[in-house]
Amino acid sequence: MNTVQPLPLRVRPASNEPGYALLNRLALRHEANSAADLIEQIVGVGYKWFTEVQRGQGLEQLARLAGVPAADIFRSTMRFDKGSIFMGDTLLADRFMVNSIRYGRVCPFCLVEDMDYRGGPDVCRPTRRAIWDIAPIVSCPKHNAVLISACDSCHQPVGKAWLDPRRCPEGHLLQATGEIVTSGAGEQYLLSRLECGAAIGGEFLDRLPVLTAARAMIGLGRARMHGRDWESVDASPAELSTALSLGLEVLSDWPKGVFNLLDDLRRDAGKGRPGPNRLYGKSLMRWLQYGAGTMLKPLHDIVLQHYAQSGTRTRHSLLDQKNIGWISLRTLAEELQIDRERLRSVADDMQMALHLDEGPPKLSPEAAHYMRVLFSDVVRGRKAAAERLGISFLQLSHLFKHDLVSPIWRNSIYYDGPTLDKLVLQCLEKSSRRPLNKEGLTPLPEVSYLTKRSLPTLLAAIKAGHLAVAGINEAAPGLRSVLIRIEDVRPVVPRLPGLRGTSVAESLGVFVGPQAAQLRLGISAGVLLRITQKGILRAFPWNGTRAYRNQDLNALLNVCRSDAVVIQSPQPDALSLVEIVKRTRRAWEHVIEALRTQEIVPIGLFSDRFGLDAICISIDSVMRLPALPQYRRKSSKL
DNA sequence: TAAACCACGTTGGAGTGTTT
DNA sequence: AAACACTCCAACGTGGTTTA
Repeated sequence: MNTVQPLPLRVRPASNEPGYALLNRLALRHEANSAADLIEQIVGVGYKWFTEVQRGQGLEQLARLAGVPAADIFRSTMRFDKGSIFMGDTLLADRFMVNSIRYGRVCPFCLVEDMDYRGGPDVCRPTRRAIWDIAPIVSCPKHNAVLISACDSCHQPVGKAWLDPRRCPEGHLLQATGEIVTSGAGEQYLLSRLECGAAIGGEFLDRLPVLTAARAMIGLGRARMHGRDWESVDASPAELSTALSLGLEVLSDWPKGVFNLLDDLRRDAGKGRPGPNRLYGKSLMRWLQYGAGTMLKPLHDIVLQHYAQSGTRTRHSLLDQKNIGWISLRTLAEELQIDRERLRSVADDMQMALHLDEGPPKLSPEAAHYMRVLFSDVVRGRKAAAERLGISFLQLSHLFKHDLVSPIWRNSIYYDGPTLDKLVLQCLEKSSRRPLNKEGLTPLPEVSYLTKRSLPTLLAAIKAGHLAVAGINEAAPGLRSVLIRIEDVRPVVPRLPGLRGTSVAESLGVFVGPQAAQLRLGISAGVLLRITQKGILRAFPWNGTRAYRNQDLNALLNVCRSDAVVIQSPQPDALSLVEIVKRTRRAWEHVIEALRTQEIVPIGLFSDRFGLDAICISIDSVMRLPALPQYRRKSSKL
């Protein structure tokens, strides 16, 4: 990767072109199917690099490939660096903002002009502009046209990987919408921030990263446009552009502009308890608490100040930072339509923190979210689906692989709660359906981890009636309510190879795999195999691999150790049992047998070794044993 | 949300060395 | 040359976390 050579064909560099776009044009010039192909075939490095360039990494190598100064590419490429977003040296955002990177957009007029005015081969003429990727900028400043974000015919979002920015992969030419939007003062402000860092937006905006400033402008601008309920109004490109400008107007006069806006909002407040939601509208309050507003502490403070001036006193999470979002059991029980006692017992079982200090018992926002997930009809997202089932995120993905769980629609993020529960009910059907004493029983997801059986395997065994459900814990969510007796699992469900967590299995006194046995005995895999084949240690067939019983391992160790004492220093003419067998080429079965009959006796135990490797034996005593026939000649030297 | 990352144990094949 | 003993290592499957 450090030795990339310039590509044979060049493309004419364009100013303000992002790195990935340059790579696309290089791919076009070399008649590759995609930029990734170009990288793969001509440069010979993996596909991964293409996505890195999209994120603004590996730009030096790209510059060397293209024969263009690295600084030019650097200046016009969006770069993701440790959670922050940069363009050149300009900080765009100090946190990751998914909306600012998702798609590429294009101005069709600019692309047409490129065909007429730029040089080089036709295919390479249209170039993307860096500012098209800045989400809050919705129009082309040159043509006053809305940037196109999707193909008009097939509705595919414009992709950054499209080689030709003028056409979608189906071949449709991207059409201008005809909607004319004059770049307003807001967009101009953002552009000037991007291009020369000029500060004309007032002390508040100019200090913010560009994208964060844009969010603040859009939020307050929309409040200025639509009043108290701006969240419910659709945000069209034209509206966003206007909102940016209005937001600039409000925020450039810091903090008076914000005060004026809040005054205006308050004027429309109806009658009722004058909390912040009523005074300023729910939209603004929600935005401040959960959305972009969380990054805007000064704005937050201004609203607090304004609210304090109004002279009203209500409890609102905006004002009362302590216990934000804590919700009482009673409220939650009413909301979820379930019994309060049941809620309490589930909370106890899950060891959720209950807030009991003042007032009625309350749950933290996280716990409340968990409860909502647990008892709602529609579950949003995989993580929530996993919570509902009481299993880990990864265990859920295994259920996906086995088609045991699926969203409501293909590729949807919504899951039907009752359908998820059906999976649990199918398991519980197999039990006596009576809550039992929980002693000695383990929730199903933990059984999966402890016994190293995958969850789908266990579910299949339960459904087929091979594995008995020993009890039900009604207070636990999802599959955690299914209780299993661990000893029942071993004889019924074969162990999966390659699962970690051996030490846990060991502590349970069940079988261990070869690796754990090696560790215990302090020997290599090969030696273990050998003493198994010679019948010194009994191995049990287990899903195609060997497994060993802990008691057998201990018995073997006890035989060999006899009553040897621990020694600290190395002994002359004495080595560990493993080394001796290796160097004297004696058969393991002979040595072990000799130890068993006390024909040879250990000198002691090395304190810093394990198992058979710790047993210290004098070489001479072993040399008296017969050597393996095939090694007779060699071993005579020792 | 998906993919990348890390951690870990198991497996099986490549490679090395020895004897028959 | 074939058989055997042994070591080393990459690939794989799993669980969990982080990142884009």
